[in-house]
Amino acid sequence: MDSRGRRITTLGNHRREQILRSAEKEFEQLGFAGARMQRIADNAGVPKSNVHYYFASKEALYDAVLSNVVDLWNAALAPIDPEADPASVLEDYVRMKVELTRRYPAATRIFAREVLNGWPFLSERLKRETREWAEALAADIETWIRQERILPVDPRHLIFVIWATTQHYAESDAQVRSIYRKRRLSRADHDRLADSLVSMVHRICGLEPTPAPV
Amino acid sequence: MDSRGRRITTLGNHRREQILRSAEKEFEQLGFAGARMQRIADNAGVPKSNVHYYFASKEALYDAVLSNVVDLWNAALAPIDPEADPASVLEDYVRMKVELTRRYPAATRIFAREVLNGWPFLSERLKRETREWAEALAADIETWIRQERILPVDPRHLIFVIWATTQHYAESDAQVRSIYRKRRLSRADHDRLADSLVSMVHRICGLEPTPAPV
DNA sequence: GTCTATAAGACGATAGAC
DNA sequence: GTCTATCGTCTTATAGAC
Repeated sequence: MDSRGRRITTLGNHRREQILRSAEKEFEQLGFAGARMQRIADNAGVPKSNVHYYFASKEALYDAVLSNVVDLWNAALAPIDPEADPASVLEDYVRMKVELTRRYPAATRIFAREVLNGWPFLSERLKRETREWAEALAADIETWIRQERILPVDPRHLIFVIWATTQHYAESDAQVRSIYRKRRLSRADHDRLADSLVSMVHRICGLEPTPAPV
Repeated sequence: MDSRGRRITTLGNHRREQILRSAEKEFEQLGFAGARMQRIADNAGVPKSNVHYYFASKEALYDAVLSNVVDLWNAALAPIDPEADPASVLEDYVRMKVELTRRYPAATRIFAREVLNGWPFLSERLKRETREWAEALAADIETWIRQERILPVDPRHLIFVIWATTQHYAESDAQVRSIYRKRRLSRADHDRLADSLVSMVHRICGLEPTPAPV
């Protein structure tokens, strides 16, 4: 970062950003092994050797892409206030996660691929931070249960349900679109997912008044 | 299949099976693009050209592996009886799905990879069957809602929650183990997941009596 | 910084002896 | 059926002119 907080690596560096954007698409669609430096160069509109001028190797290029992805995730993992209302904390988390997968589908899929591969490239730091964040949320959920503010539930499994379902929308894009028979999922589709998921999580925790049958 | 229901392709064909097992591991861990014919041969204990004797090409070998995976999934997608009790139908589905990911983690991960890649190799037939099965279950859920046997819920989102959470256990093996701080997930871990998930699905549908606070 | 040309090696696939 | 040796191609990476 420079003195004004901008990333030095992208400071007015047009070519480098072009290449990074092209690389992100390539890695998202084909993974590290399937990605081709030639295609990344072609789609960025530069000769292949130009890519190597900015990034020493394919691994270095992938690291740069992954680093951007990690930054997004870190920014999103805001600390939780255990004094806050359980219903709002859970709702905020669900909506944040849905919004993240909607706005950054490529990053979500690259992250998913890392996880599926046993995250060989992912830093120990991010692994630790993710785990610590999940443990903090689990501890808060356990406190809420002890205080009888929500129904008893396995905190880790509840977190998995939220995490897995939101991830699923980005990861299994083709499958989801196949079941919906749609070419693209709209903003409204994501809003409905968020509403629906919030409602389901609240019911799991006994936080939603059971609606009277119509 | 022969007259006794065994796969002809594996009828006493030791070498071929050795190679298939080795290939399944390789494709599971590295995907199609990352897999190496040399490693598949080495881990099967045969020279590389022997692999090509049994399977014409890398694609043919991958097709053979994927075909085994597809057989597992098809066998599991049992038709649903809409007259049956919603609680039992949902519980059966959850337990079947958890058991499938527990018993066949490699198949689950290969399938997940296909889905993440937009299933380039997956047959139209399996795509259609999966979609039709999901639509049939969604229709049954809608019927139950109309009959006021369960609370109103988006049927597709409910199916996604079940599907995504169970998949997540197999797909994100490393992540799950990291959060649990375990090297391997035991049978008991999967049983707890199944119990917990059944309970959560039931609460979502209003099928579980809200337990009185202790 | 940008480009052309090419090196160096990995990879899937095959030929042909046994 | 099984194996050794090798082919042709694809891919990453680099050398060196401009």
